[in-house]
Order: sequence, then structure tokens, then C-alpha cells
Amino acid sequence: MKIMKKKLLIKDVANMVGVSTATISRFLNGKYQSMSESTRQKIASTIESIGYQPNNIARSLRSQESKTIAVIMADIFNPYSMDVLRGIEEYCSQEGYKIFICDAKNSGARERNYIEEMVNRGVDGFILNTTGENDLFVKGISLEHPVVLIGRKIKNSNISSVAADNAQGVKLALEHLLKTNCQRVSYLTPAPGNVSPRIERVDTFERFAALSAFSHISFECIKLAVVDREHVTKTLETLIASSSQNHTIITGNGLLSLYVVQAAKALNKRIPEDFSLIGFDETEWSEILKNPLTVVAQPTYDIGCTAAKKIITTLRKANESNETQIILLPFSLIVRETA
Amino acid sequence: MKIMKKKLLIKDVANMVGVSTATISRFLNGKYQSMSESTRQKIASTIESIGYQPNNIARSLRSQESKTIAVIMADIFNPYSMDVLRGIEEYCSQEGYKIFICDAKNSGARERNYIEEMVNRGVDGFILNTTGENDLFVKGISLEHPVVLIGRKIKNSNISSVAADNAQGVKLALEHLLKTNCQRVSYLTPAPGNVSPRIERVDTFERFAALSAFSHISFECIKLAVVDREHVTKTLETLIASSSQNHTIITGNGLLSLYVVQAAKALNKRIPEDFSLIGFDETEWSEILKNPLTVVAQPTYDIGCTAAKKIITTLRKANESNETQIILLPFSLIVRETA
DNA sequence: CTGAAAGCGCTTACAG
DNA sequence: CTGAAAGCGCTTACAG
Repeated sequence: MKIMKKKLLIKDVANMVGVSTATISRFLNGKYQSMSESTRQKIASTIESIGYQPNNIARSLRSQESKTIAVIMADIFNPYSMDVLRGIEEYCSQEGYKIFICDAKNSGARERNYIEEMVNRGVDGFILNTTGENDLFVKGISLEHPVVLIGRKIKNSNISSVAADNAQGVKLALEHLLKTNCQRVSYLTPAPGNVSPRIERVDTFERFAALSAFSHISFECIKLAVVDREHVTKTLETLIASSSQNHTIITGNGLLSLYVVQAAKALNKRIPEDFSLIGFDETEWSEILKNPLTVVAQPTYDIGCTAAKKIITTLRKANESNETQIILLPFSLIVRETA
Repeated sequence: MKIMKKKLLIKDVANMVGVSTATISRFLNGKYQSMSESTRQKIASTIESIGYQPNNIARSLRSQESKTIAVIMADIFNPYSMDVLRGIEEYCSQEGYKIFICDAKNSGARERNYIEEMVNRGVDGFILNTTGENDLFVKGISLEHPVVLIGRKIKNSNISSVAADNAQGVKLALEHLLKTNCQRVSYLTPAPGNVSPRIERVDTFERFAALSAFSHISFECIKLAVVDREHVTKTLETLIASSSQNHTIITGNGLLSLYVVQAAKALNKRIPEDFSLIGFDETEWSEILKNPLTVVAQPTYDIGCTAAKKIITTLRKANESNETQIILLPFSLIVRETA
């Protein structure tokens, strides 16, 4: 037996106060200058006492804004994504925005579906950690809706983006190696495809490899078409078989770091005794390894906050200047024991 | 320079096809029986070719349903929550529902705000991993909106819930210990407060402690008012100082497991040489420890799917029977090396 | 099988 | 400072 206390409407409030719905609406939207102090107070106390809350669906339909932002992540279950989301969520909720979180599961098709669905749900803007498979489509969307990209860029577009400074991150890792007696570096990365940070890092590695300061170190980039435990184990096995002394492996993300640590265990290799390891991205477990993991960490939480701030600022300035910005945030090196 | 291609409306489609908007609307809602085969086809091909997509805000306002479910988690950044969310997301998206994910950050006040906000945004139902601080309020909500609880229960209510079977989980852990020569068990848990699974586990521990089969083992429950690394380290230090032989610590969640492992490292204690450890909840890093962690794991993904299924079924059956269900899913024991 | 018309609950020019 | 009225983009009884 459901006791449906009838939902209160704006006209109920209007009747109780003895004014029109227009005035109540003005109150709800904070337009206090356009009403007398006394009506203002009457409305305030009435709403307070009966606990009226406006229907946001109706507000959105009429005002064409929903105070909602769609956040579409390429892969939400990556720890990187989680931390970024935390930043986005915190900033948005503090500014009165709600977020739709969508997981593209690394599929361009899913990503497109979500974007369309969110347009139809009237979100005010998008924060996109794009799969890299929808550059053209996303450019199109950005002409009609505010978009900020996180972690990934789209070439030849004027879409704002917030990301870690990959060139600086690679530099940080390599300069650290210069202080050791490292003679060989293998960078393990998922196949870059059209994913901008992966491309940037590989490019930076290759630039450094050509530098005379690094001439005593041999470089290689290993691009994994499939990232799972089995493939990483096989790769590591080959790598170690051919291993010279003072070999450092750099892993392109937290998942790869995890797989390498697992693979080393399976192959009975010790880190750093048998090879050194630097991971991109901080992980929950970095510190609890027998030898804690040395890591080059992104400011994930900041990336989230900054992206949220950028989109909300854009929304507020509406059709004003709204300049494109590429915001780069620095990595930090956390030296522990594996390198 | 924004090129706003004017958003297509239902009346545009109606004009193009040469029927009324009512007919288009019927098509959109799949009421094909109430139109001729030929209009149906004309509408289908027109919509397809111009790429019309209905405005969901308007649909929601009019039809009073939004195909949206609010998921409010006590603490989203708990790995447990993440896995449950994955299950919810997958089931919902497959059924055409979108979800709002909210993080109460373990605050009852935030939880209440989110619930109200979501009501005003017209969600069709709630999946709640409640903080335990809003039992009365949630009961009230459940009279007016479909609610399913996950992981946590509300006493004296007839709200459906999906959770792991805590009594069975504790049993699993303790029966495993019976096979070792364990003589002392310390169960580390966040202070139970009004959080049902914590209470259930403590109760079960105490029931078992009283059993003759366990009479050779001494039991204690340690309820932590604050859960952070520092407090756990202190607790562990005390615990170990007083330690008899064959001491097993059981941790009440993944975060506690992490802190205990870190604390052991800091205190220079080895697991399982100095004490054994069983963690509630599987973690990403269980396998990469020097001695991989023995764990009692919840079927998190299943919990999510099951909860999503329950709420969607309820929504579909509308005002039908809609029976209250308490669904208990089993833990599984993963024996590794720490116990 | 199809359409005219009312209405979902708000907001906002417009007029006073 | 305030209200009457139109309208956001759909859906749905009702009538035919």
C-alpha cells in the first residue's frame, strides 16, 4: 500500500503564498531584485516549511539547461580514470552540477552512442576521455556543445584539453635513469593507435634515444597489440632472455605494471635484482611490494578538477569568448626501490 | 563561429512524412500495431535518413519516466563499489537504462541530498548502498519510489536488497582456520555503527567463538573508530606485542588489508611467518605480494547485476505485485599463501 | 489507422 | 514589483 503524498507543484506554492507562479519561479532562480523584500521572505518561509522542491525535468525543458555534464571515459575501470573522476565529481558537485558517468569500454561505437544519448538527455557539456576512434564525430559535437578533453587530444581541432605533460613525464623517468648505470631501456606500451598520450610518449622516447647524453643506453619501444597477463608474461620472458646487464623496463600504465610484476613472479625474476622497473601512473599497491615500485605519477585528481573547472567556466560564460586552452599538468617522480 | 544545425524536432519529421506528430510519437514508442505498414516504413526511413533523435527531457516530462536509475554509493572509491558499479552499469545499459552515480562519501547528509536531487531529476528508481544514517528517510522514499539496497539492509522495512551472505563468508574463513593450527583470531573491522554487514559479521564471529569446535581458539573483534594507515599500524603493533603463536588477523575490507600489509612492512613483520592474514574482499594486488593474500571474496559483479535486474524488473511490473526480496549471494574462499 | 488538442511543470518575454 | 500567457518538445486520452 503506497501512500503517495502528492508531489508539490509550483502552483501549490503560489497559492499558499498568494502570488503567481511567475514570482515563485523568479524566487527559485534567485532573481530577488525583482520582488519586494516581504514577498521574498514569505516565499522563502513557505517553501522551507512545506519542503517544496522544483521538478528539474521541467526546468531543463523550459530553460534548455540541465546543470548536468556528461563524463565519458574510454575505460572507467582503469585506476587513472577513477582518480580523475573523483576530481571531476568533487568540483562539479561543489558547483551544483551533476554528472553522468559513462564507460565507453574502449569502444568507439559505444562512445558515439553515449555522446548521442547524452545530447538527447540535454546535458550542458561534455568531459571526454576519448577512445581516439571518433575524432571527426567529436569535432562535430564540439561545434554544438561545450567539450573538454582529458588525457587525450584531437588533432586540428580547437577543443580545450587537460592532460599530463607526457614529454615531461618521459624526461623525468629518463633523467632518473641517467643517475643509475642503466644500459638498456624497454618501454612497454599498449599499441599507440590514435591515442595521443601513447604517441607522445613514444615520440619523446625516440627523441631522447637520439641524444648524445643517452648514447650509452640502448632504447626500444615494445608496442603490445593485446594487453593481458599472458601476453605480458611472454613479452617479458623474451625480453629477459635477451637481457644485457642493467636493464630497465618502463611500463606505460598501472595495469601493465601489475602484469609485469606478476609475470616477474611467475618467471622467478626479482625486481630490481634481475631488472629495474619504472611504472607510469601511481597505483594503490606500489608501496606494499617486497620492493616498492618507482613510479612517474600523473596528477590525476588535479586533472579531473581542472577539466571540471574549465567546462563549468565555459558554460557560465555562455557564448562569450570561450578560448581554447591546452592545459598541461606535470608528472612527479616517486623514487622507491625498483629503479 | 558555431554552426548550429537546428536540432530536428518531432514536428519536422511529421511534416516530412506527411502525418501528425502523434503518429511519429507512436512510432517512437514502438506502437506499430496502431499504424499501417506503409506509414511505419515511411517514418522509419525518414528518421533513419535525417538522423532524428527525440529529446529525452521532453519525453520524461510528459511520460513521467526517464529510463534513469540513481545509484548512490556510501563510498565510491572503495574497490568493492567499483566492481558492483561495473555490474550495475553493464546490466542497465544493456536494458536501455542510464545511471546517475553518486558518491555519498560516507556522509548521511550528502546521501540525503543526493536522494532528493535525484527525485527532482525524475529518476525512475534507486539502487542504494546506504550509509546507514538515513534508515527512516530511505524507508519514506521507498514508499514513493522503487528502491533496492545493495550490501546493506534496513531493519523493519520491506525494501528489497541484494548482498553477500556475511554469515556464510565468516563461516568460510573460520572453517579454513580450523584446518590450520590457529590459536588466536583477531577480526579487524571499522566500527560497525549502523552498517548491517559489519554488524552481521561481528555477530557471526561471536556465535562461532561460542561453539565447542572453536573452543581452542581465542577470538577478539577490534572495532576501529578511525580507519587510516596510522591507526591500523598502531593497532597492529599492540596486537603483535601481545601475540601468542599462530595468530590470524582477519581484515574486514580491502582497504584494511592494504593497511595491515603496509603496517607489517613498517613494523618489519612477515606474513604469514609472524602472523597469518585473511582479507575480506578480493583486491587488485592480492596476487603480487611476496606471499599472495588469502581472501574471502564477494561476488561483487554479480551483486551489481542482480540489483540492477531487480530494480528494472520492478520498474517494468509497475504497480504489480512487486514482492520484497532479500537476495543473498555467496562468498568464495581463495586460499593463497598468507593463511 | 490517424489527428487535434490538452498537458507534463516549469520559465520568461511582455505588459503594466 | 507583479501577473497572464505562451511555450519548451514531447505523449496520450479521445474522437473519428
